[in-house]
Amino acid sequence: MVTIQDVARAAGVSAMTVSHVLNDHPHVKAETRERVLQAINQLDYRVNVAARNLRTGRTGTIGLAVPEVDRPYFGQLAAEIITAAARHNLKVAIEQTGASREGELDALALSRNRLYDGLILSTVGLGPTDTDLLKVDYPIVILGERIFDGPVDHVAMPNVEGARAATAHLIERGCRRIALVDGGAQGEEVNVSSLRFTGYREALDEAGVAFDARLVAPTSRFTMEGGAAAARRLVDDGVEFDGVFCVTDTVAIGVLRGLADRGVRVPDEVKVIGFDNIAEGGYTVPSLSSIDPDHSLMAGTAVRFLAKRITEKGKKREVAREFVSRFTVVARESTGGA
Amino acid sequence: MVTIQDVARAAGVSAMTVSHVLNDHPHVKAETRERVLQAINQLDYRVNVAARNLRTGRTGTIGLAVPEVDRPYFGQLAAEIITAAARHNLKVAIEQTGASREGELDALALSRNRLYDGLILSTVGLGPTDTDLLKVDYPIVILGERIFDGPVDHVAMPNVEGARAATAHLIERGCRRIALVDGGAQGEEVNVSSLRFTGYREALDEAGVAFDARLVAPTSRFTMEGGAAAARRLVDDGVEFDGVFCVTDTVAIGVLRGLADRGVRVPDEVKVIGFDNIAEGGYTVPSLSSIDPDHSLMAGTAVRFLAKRITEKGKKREVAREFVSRFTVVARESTGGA
DNA sequence: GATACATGTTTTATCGATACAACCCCCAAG
DNA sequence: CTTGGGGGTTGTATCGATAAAACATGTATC
Repeated sequence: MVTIQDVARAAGVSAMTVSHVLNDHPHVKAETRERVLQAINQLDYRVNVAARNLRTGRTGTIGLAVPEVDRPYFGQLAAEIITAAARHNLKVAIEQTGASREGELDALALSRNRLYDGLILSTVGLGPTDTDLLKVDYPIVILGERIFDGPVDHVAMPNVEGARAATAHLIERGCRRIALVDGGAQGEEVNVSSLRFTGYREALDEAGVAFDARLVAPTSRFTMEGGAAAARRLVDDGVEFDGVFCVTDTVAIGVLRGLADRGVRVPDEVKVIGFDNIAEGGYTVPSLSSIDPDHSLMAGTAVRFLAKRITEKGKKREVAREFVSRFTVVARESTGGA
Repeated sequence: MVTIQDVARAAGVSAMTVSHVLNDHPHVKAETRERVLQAINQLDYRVNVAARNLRTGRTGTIGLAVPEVDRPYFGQLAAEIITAAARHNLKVAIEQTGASREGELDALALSRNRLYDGLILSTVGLGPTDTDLLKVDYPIVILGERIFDGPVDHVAMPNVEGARAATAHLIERGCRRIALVDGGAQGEEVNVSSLRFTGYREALDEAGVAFDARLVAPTSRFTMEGGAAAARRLVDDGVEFDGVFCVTDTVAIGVLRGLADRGVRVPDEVKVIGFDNIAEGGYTVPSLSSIDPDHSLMAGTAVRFLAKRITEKGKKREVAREFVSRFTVVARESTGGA
């Protein structure tokens, strides 16, 4: 294991000078820098990150806590975040919370271990009642729905507006009996499901279309299987419907499958729209209309917020920043095409 | 920042005793342990991971280098690896190599920075000529195809055998003009594409079906778009075919889409099979037949190999281990169902 | 009573880098 | 000639934990 001392000896300078070269400090003669760099190459020296971390108090790694990376939406989000973090010279370690409140609390506890310089938490289980838990003196950015007026930065999707636009899109295309396949919005909890439900209701009201509770098909989790089961159930129950707004694209892919299982033709008999605009949606048969919340913008913003908090660390506690992404409606075959 | 010293003072013991408690060492009186734990809770003490790392030379984190986490196959693999690593108390940091040789070399270089205790490299760009690069004194496990008789552990897919079984499955279902949509296998390079091409050829030969180069449709990268374009091209070129073996499921989803674009009915006119058995395959319309290489087993094995190397560090260089996963043929609608 | 040994606990040195402040040298300004 | 200041370089202390070994204390064995 070659250390900074070895390099110093080889180059005939002190360890500090080597450190200066490593960190691009000014006040190092060009000739000296050259000599040091040469020694570094010759010895194949690598900084010991642990030692640097100990001294500087930074780790250069941020945590990203998502329910599961194998859900396309989160996979795509993770990819964007890793890319964005690289621009700030940050590595990303991924935690899977399993979409549970406990998992998310674990991720929070973990970060307080100072393993990471900061945490991006894509929350689904935490609610407004948990805001206290976020009052830690530790850089955190919440990614996803808007949790109340929490004490932390957050980057949110335009959940209500997007859902409204999706529903309005179906209405525009002639649908009047629009089913909602959601994640089972319970009571007043504020989460992705309830927010998108709100948007759905608003669009119906605006268009003067009556809300029918029988058209709401909950799925326990945001999975393809849940979507497929919900769609089959809707058909089997004999409820008439000519459109479906799905809480996520993953669910929507399941819904397309469930409708196919029952021989329902999309978009002729029923039109379908999702939310998230995951890449797969462009290749389903029929291709899936969706709401595109601009992942790349969200990921970039979340990382920027976090990076800012990290460098500002120790300074006075600034007011929490909030960013709501923009969105576009992507019309594909499942609602009759563009 | 509360340190181990603070805890020691509060509990009236030495720092070492606190350390012993933290690391579950024996030889600590129950009563003392209790007192220490109480102090830890009271002060809300957290170990400083950087300090521990520096002293022990371990980081508790492994690197996982994959082309892109937003490709379903790699997302699902990453999820399995994170889960498996958790069983060994290891965290996982993800690097994206962009499916390029340079990216993979970067990932290798990075790990030598000692940022991670070891690296799982899901390689696509490195070839047999690069085995020298892997001769580092650093725990590495290659995940994916078999790179020659490299000097490192690897966990491989049953590429040739799986491809042969997939092709044989199509033949069994009556196909005689079987197209291959692959990643553009060039020359003698050993990679996923060339290995699966070999399996395809073997199956044809075994069944006495003539190979026709016009049925091979290369795609530049393993994407849905590539698959869709290849399928459209095959149809447009007027080459007759009644089956398609796709190098990966992601490509296969694109192929299904491309065939739909040209009004070709699956499985009636053309049967399609992929490789990897990603979750989405169960929900496409028609659902996708595939080769299931048992991701979970592969991920578990890769992590176990790596963990072993990590704990064995410093001991004599053992011979490289190799594991080839088993596989099953999953027959779904795209080849006529189960 | 001496020896060996297991259980508990502490002392000391150290992992490898960097913050901080001191230092030297040289030149410009007064 | 003295003072001041910036470029260039270095010595020292330190980040917080743990390895290793020493040090107690008890207690079983002959």
